[in-house]
Amino acid sequence: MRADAMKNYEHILAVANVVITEHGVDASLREIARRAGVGLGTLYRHFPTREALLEALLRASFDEFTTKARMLETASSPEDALVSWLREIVEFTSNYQGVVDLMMAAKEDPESALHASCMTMRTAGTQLLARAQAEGLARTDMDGDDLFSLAAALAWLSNQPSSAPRADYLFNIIASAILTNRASSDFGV
Amino acid sequence: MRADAMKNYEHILAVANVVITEHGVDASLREIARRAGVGLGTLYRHFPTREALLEALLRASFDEFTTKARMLETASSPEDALVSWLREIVEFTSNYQGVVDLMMAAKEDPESALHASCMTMRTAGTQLLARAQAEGLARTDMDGDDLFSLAAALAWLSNQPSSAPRADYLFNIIASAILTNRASSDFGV
DNA sequence: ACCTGAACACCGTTCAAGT
DNA sequence: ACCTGAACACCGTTCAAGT
Repeated sequence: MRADAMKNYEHILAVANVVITEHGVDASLREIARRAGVGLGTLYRHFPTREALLEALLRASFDEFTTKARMLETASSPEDALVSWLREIVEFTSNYQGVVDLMMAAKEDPESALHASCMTMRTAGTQLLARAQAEGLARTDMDGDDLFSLAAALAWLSNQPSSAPRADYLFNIIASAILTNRASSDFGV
Repeated sequence: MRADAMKNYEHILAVANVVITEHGVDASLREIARRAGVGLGTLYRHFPTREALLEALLRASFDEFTTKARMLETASSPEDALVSWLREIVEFTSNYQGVVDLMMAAKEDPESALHASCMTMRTAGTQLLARAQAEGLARTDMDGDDLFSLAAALAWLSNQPSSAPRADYLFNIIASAILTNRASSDFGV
């Protein structure tokens, strides 16, 4: 990449971080370009889709997740590790309004620029879950996708102003449900 | 209301139901007016906000909830009543993509046209919860708002393509958590 | 009283023209 | 190679002008 292009790339990313933190993941791309002082085409050249921009923006955070999960795997009890990891996700998503919906969609869409990051995240969670399950500390009828879904639901709830005041409590309810060693189907469907 | 206006009102509503079922609650109002064959101003005259349109569209469904909840209160066991009510909500919201987010926001905003309906819904749920709690069948540290939040989370999850295949299972996990008579704080915060 | 559609201020996305 | 910004096709919302 040419030096001037590189500079634009980095600057757009820095501005995008500010704007998206302010207005959420649906923030106007025009405003990002405007505030960055570049043409709209320049933004599109570097980030052909909104998801590509977000991917570049969140890559570091996603990498941290993986690192953190590996650390938790050896440093904490299986229960604490799982709970800490869930908390990380909730806290992270709270910085980028609407990112949970995007991640849920990206997980299902291999074409999405965010797909790989979501899969990595799922893998990390799956390992923490498996360890807890092996020690009889977590539901054995649950898989990594289920954990991802519940984490997303938790993150979604925490980001709703309506339920935010009770976020810790609701977190607790769902975390308890995961960490209860319970057989499947408590209620018929 | 004049007869011609009444006709427009009803027709817009009928078309809106189709379009919103197709494209979700963020559907283009322009398209609704276009398909209804009325001017954009006519739509705005009858429904000054998107939420006013949705309120008119969903009023009947919300009323059904109240009726249903009252019936469940006497016809079913406290547990079955609560679970059935939750299922109703999940099924209802699945018809209008994005309505859960709107309801969560409306619950917090007394100015929203959907506010009253959300409160009514919360009240109905609160009663079903109270009955279960009185018989020691549901968490006693939970209130009507918490139930509403968990119902919303469940509805949100069920409407995500990514988690939809496991919707019944995830429903079960959360419903179990509600119906477990458990003391508060299983995990420190 | 009610309806219409142009007008305004925004979008996302593409692409010819410039350097 | 890279950048720019006009152009296009959409929005939501308002409101003067019509019936």
